[in-house]
Amino acid sequence: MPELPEVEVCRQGISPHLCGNTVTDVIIRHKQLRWPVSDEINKIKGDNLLSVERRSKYLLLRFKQGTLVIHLGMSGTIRVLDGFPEIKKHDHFDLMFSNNKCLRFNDPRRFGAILWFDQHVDKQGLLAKLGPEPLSEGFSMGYLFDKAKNKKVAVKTFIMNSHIVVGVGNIYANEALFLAGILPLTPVNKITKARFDKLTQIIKEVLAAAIKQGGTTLKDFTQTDGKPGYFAQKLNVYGRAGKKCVVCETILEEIRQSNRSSVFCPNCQG
DNA sequence: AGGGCGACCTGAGGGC
DNA sequence: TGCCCTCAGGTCGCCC
Repeated sequence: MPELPEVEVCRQGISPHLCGNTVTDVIIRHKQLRWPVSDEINKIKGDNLLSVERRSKYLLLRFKQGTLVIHLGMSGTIRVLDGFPEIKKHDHFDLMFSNNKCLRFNDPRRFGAILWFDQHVDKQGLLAKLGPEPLSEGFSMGYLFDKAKNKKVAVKTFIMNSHIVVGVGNIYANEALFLAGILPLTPVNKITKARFDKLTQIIKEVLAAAIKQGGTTLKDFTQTDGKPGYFAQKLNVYGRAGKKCVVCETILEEIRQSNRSSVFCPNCQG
């Protein structure tokens, strides 16, 4: 998936093409995403798109009548296209707009979601229990240190928990821990304030840099205009197990935590 | 209550 | 070539 930077780049990419335009058609080709896509979405035909916002990795398309929430799951992409181009495999959903643009959702694995909320989307179900945005002031050393008190969970699992902080996926969790010099298995109650301070700053820097550079391109992410992002070339550890550390040339090691791969430098991280 | 892990789904890549 | 296995950017919900 799209981690937070990719979703934010996507938001910035689609927003200027669509905001202020009216929905002329809603086309649901495959309802079975993570949750069934509701026919209720058809009610936005004729409604005007007010804004495209983001909370965590959820895109929020605001309409007068409510909010369309889109999550890209592991393999989802959305593109803004001119007119109504040929439908390709896994193109599950389209929103047609009055300026002849088509917002098209493609998702091979169908872990993504398209949900309608009449109101109060921020306080309902999915979005209600999320932690702070990593790039907000609410995500600070003090906050993280407080949340870590009396917990022995591994720091990588901790920073990937959306109830603690949203938007830190597997790539950036690995990268941030490398740059902060912390082993991914370290129990959070053993981490000092100074190291949490460093980790907090690094997470903000890594995510902000990735957004600035247009997101990481892996298998399925391309920006909405089709140009690839180019953060991948700057990855220090993710996808580099068995290769040399870019700092000290020690061979990078790989373990699995919560069924996700963690790659680290046993020399630089300790 | 907190933490671990199976589940959801398709496709790519490696080994045999 | 083909089959079978593992792995992939997420995260919910059930289990202990």
